[in-house]
Amino acid sequence: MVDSGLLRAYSIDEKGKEHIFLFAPEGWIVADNVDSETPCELYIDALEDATVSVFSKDTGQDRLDSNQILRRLGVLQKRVIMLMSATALERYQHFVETYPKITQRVPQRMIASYLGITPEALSKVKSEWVSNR
Amino acid sequence: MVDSGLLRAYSIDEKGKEHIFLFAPEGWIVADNVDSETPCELYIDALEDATVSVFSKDTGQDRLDSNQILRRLGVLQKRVIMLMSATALERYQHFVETYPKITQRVPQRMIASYLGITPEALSKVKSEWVSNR
DNA sequence: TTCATTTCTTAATCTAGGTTAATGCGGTCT
DNA sequence: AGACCGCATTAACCTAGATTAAGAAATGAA
Repeated sequence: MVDSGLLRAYSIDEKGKEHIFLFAPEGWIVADNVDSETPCELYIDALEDATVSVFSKDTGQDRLDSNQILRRLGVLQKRVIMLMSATALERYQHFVETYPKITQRVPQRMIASYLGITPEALSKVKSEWVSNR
Repeated sequence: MVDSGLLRAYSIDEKGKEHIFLFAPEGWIVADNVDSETPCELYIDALEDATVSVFSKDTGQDRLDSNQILRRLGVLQKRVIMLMSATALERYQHFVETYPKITQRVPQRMIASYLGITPEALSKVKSEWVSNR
């Protein structure tokens, strides 16, 4: 659980490229691999100086409330549907509307990475967005 | 919770296209919108005659164990990462390896929909796969 | 301040996958 | 049987976004 600052969790594919799985600002939970067994797929680091609370598997099990988990499921569901059905522009607009704070706090290339596109494509998308209003 | 048969959950985007979010064979849980408030985004129907157990919000809360939920989180995480970083061929191979049973039970076009590609693209991908071995 | 390094943007070209359309194939009606 | 219909496949073309490369603009260290 992030108390302050901003973390990111990302994977690295076999071509060596990073893909940001999530941004975790204050109040968010970061956890790969809660059930263990399988190896982690995510790397985690801090984009801003951060303080976090770590819950051990048993003592903390009931501390992370199930609403938090269910909300996360909903976010992931939306993310999958967006990746399958929306264009880069639509995904960017959705991101900015949903996480306006984060948009200010992280570099463009990381937003691009979160959206599943290149920084170059994000630049293009932003300029066509501006010109459309 | 699906006792027998096979369900699918899918969304319909603003262009009217279906996108299969998950297949739910025996033992799987299907649930959109567990915390309510926001409207459902998923449609659910049966691909095979099915029997299901429905848990009400309060009586069933503790019945669906948290391991099931955590496993689902892991699956979704993998799905997001695949959609961001893998080609159609890689996603298809991963699907076939992970869900060989389901591959036999549903039509190609639905697998394509699950993978986020068109049936035509899946045909192409399958033929190039065969020719590569 | 200057130099170096990283980030962002723009533009030219390339490609994976989408779109459209034609063909074939296995049901399932009457 | 023949007509119909949904599904899969193939092929020709098209487009969103990737790749490559080159400059701007920021950031930061000495």
